[in-house]
Amino acid sequence: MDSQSKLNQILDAALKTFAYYGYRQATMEQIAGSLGMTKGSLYFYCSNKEDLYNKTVAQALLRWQERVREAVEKEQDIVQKLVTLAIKSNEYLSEDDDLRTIIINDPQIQSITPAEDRYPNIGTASYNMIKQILEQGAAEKKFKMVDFEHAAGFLYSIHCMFVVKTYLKAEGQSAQEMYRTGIELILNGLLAEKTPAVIQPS
Amino acid sequence: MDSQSKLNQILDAALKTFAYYGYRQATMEQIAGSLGMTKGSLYFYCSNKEDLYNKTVAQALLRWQERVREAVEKEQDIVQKLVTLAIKSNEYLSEDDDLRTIIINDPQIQSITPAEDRYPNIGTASYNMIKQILEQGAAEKKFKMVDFEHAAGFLYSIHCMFVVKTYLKAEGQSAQEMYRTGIELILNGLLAEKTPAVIQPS
Amino acid sequence: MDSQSKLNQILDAALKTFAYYGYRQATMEQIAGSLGMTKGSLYFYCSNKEDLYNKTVAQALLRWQERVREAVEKEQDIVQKLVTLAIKSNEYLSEDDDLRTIIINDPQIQSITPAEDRYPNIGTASYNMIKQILEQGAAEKKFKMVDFEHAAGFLYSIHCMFVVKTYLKAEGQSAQEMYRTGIELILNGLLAEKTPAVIQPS
Amino acid sequence: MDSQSKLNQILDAALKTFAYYGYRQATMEQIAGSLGMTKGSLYFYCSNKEDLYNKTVAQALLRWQERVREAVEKEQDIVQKLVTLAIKSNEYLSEDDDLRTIIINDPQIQSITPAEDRYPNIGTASYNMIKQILEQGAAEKKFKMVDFEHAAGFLYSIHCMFVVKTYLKAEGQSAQEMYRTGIELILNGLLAEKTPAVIQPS
DNA sequence: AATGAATGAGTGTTCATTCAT
DNA sequence: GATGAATGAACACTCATTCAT
Repeated sequence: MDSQSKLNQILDAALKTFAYYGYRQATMEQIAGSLGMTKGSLYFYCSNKEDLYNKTVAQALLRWQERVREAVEKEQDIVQKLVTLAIKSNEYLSEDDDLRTIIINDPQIQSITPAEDRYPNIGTASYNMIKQILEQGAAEKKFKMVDFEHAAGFLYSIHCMFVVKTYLKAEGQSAQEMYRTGIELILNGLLAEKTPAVIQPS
Repeated sequence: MDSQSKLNQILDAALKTFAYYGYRQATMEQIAGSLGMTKGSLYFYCSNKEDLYNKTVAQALLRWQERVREAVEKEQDIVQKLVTLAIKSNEYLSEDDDLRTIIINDPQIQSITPAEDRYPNIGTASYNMIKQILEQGAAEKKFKMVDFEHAAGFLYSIHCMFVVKTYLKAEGQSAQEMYRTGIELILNGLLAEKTPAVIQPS
Repeated sequence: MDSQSKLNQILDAALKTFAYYGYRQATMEQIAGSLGMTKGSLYFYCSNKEDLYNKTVAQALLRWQERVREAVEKEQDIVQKLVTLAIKSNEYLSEDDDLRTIIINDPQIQSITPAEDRYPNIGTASYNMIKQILEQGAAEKKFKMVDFEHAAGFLYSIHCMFVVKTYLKAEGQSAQEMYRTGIELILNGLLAEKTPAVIQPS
Repeated sequence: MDSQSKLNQILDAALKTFAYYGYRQATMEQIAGSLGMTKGSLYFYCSNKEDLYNKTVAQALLRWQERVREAVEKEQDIVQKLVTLAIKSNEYLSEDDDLRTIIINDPQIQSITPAEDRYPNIGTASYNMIKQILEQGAAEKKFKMVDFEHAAGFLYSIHCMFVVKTYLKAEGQSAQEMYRTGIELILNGLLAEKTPAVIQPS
């Protein structure tokens, strides 16, 4: 097995341990033990506990993004791509128990303003995914011409806000419904022609 | 100031620290420091960190119960007393950020079965509050005669389940609405005459 | 040096410190310091102070047993083996100052009934050594046929009692003499033929 | 009750606690608790734990001395006074379990040379008691004229040595017998006329 | 790459001591 | 005289981190 896939294995194990015990309560020995390693060996793959935590969270955030990207790519229609991006981004956390638990215990992971963002590349990638869809939609004349950067930033901020409302403020399903409604409104505002978008309940 | 009110002060400060840092990350020195004391002095009021935590949580749970009791006592009508008990019990946590945070991080505090209950007297007191209302309602011929103990146990279990759904499973407002609907059903089942109860949205 | 011999080194140092300062007064830092280690490192070899103490005492008790066994093995005659076992078991403590001091300060180490024995394997091993000698002696027709288990238990109990009398109750040499006399009586009772045993003063 | 007798009560309780737990393990709170006091109050009667320990031991040593003095005073004959002084001094410790335990755990209490003596007045008083008897015996022409100071110092040293042999080195009864024999020898050396002294076994 | 061993900073806990009341 | 409360130094124990092999 190459070093990279070994690292991935480690990050998977670390995610479970951090989710179950929290950052402080989790020990390097527990994580190493769950992998059949000794704690000294972990330091070959990370420089310290905080670094391991950050790598772990980053991997989980990337997986989140990847799942969204896959779902988006399955869609043909650019409008449906945007809808899927919005919905899947929000729903994903309800499936990933470990990541959700970690975010609940460390809410700053999910920061709205990129300035405070501890995982800036990940936020940026999401932002770029949105921007590309907007640009492509505009190129296809499906979307109005807007300031793509401002619009993408706006949509990303809304996404973050509703993750917080849904999972941290415990507003749950009603927040998700509010999110869908809001996305619908924005989508209608975006569409070049007045064929209103409809989001199918999942 | 007497020793009791000093203890209350300590528990207030400990609640904030435990909520903010979590049990493990919170140190006795932090808690003492936020009170202008030294950590050694804390041990005059508790026997160890876990004991301090339990006392802290117990006080917060009692405050929850007290707020419910006050709201119930303001109501004249026995039916409204039961409605208020149910609604206020569920809503309170959305106001008490510290206790909510603690319960999210330590869900077993809110245990449904009394057997695992770490704060048994508190659960019992809630159960008794419900039972008394049922008995008084029956005495006033407002409620049907039922097995008061079973009914009180049933209502208390439902309360616990919906606290979990609302705040821990992050189902939020929709869980609260489900709870209200359910309480309405149960209330209608309880009422001696078929004048259906209506819960006003808060 | 392997880990085992390092542990033995640690137990040797700990024995001296525990003997000199007593269990409570001895600190992990003193023990570590006398070995040129830091106290944290000690915890690699023991799980806590009490465990270190028990390991230390157990090693010292085993050394006692080993010395007795060596002395016994040097003897050819089975009768002299039993005599040597009895005498050497009792005398050894007067040579091992550290262990004697520890037993004086913690008399329960030397418990007569195996039930309360904190080092049960060690007591059992002594008991077995006695029993084997009795059995061999009987096989050689030197000793009478007796219930070997009862007889071994009886002799082990007497040994314990006289350790207490000699070193704990401070009856010293007179207790040792009483012990020798008693052993002589028992031995005469054991011998198949009536050639009375004589114990040479050491 | 006056302050003095309250102090005596405290020292009695402290003796038991120190004997049972040892100096370090005994806490001021235990001692206070066994008297129905709080630990703060103890500091009215002593300046710190070590001072309390010293006062406690001093009282016990004085009681030892007192018992010896009483026994001596009951004797009419000056020779018997000296014999009684010697024997009773040595035997007393076998009766006073608490003091014996404390001396075993803290052997320096019983120091032979007055220079290291932590309780100098007590050693001096014993020395003086011996000297007075020697002087009176000489005045009565029962004892030879000797250098009373040297002789008293010699006898006191021998007494100390045999306390150590009897109770600390665990030589027990045989040491006591050796002591009696030695005392007899010395006494014969002291007696003016050659009527050999005989010590009755107690 | 991996590990056994060592380290030291951090934290919970105890307890002698102090002091205002 | 007595006490409740506070203090701080001391100590057991944990664990992230380092490093020689």
